[in-house]
Amino acid sequence: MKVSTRVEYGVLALTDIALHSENGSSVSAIEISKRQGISKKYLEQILPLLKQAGLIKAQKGLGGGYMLSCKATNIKMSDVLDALDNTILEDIDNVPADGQRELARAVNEFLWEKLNGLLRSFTEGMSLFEFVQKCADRVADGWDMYVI
Amino acid sequence: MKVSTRVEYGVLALTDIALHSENGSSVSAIEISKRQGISKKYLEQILPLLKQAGLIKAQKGLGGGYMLSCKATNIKMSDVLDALDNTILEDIDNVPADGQRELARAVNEFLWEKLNGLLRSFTEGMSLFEFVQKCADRVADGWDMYVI
DNA sequence: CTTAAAACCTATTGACATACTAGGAAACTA
DNA sequence: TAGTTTCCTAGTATGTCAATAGGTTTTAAG
Repeated sequence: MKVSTRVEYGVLALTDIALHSENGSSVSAIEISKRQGISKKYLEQILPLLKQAGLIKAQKGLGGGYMLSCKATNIKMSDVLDALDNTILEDIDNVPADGQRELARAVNEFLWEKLNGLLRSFTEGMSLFEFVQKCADRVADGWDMYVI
Repeated sequence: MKVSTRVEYGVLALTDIALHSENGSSVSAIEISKRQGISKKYLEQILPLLKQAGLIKAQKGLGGGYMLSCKATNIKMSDVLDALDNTILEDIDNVPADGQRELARAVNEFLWEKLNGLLRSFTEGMSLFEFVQKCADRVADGWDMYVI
């Protein structure tokens, strides 16, 4: 499955924020940049997407940074992907029901919509909390997520 | 889910071939073009991908065209997608296990590989025959597929 | 009040893929 | 031999990606 670095880095950054914001502290772009090996300038372009979607909030100035704007249990992974790329979980253009192109509509219904549905239901069924928890197990770092 | 027209048209064309090749007859690019409303010239670029993957065979000259090169029950939908775009069912670049970037590897494992796995297992589990059958029900056209 | 740090905003750029169009060559059949 | 079909290659316009760059604004700390 093709995923752009924008989406890839966005998920990674959000996960990093969730993992590293202890008791309400914020995580700066440069911290994420260093930890995850992503260009800070590029990150500064990606993080606003998550902010605009209401998933994180930002604090300017010294000591500022980003933090989750709500509990990780209330964020669905589908929300995250939608925030970063509104086509990734979206059905392809629906073929108009004009009597013509019946086969195209059938293919759409029995293949593309099904595949899309798989992606959407999987990501809707998983919260950021659940996801970060799994990642944290693997990373085995200390973590004190802004939680539950 | 973002799908290129190349993939979209390719699936549509193969389905059209399966539906319209009666008892071993072939289907020409221009027939598909007219029935499905796809540029013939563009189709001529797409169909060779299916041929190269061994899914269809071609016959040049008058009365020629394309036909399935094996039974539709023996073609998996995953084969079709792979033939048209080798990234669509492929995992994203694996993050090297260098001790660094543990989080990136975890995200890969718990999100991208899972999503990819969903797409792959669904399409591997569905034969072209099954798929065309569903479409044919909807289209309700006469059909005599090269079958079973 | 000054300073440094942080987010924010906008522009630009090179690379790449897509989605075709076009023109003809080769093969085959009647 | 003629006409039909696939096949091959090239070109092109468009858009998106993946950054890089330079600066502005906000804010907290000293």
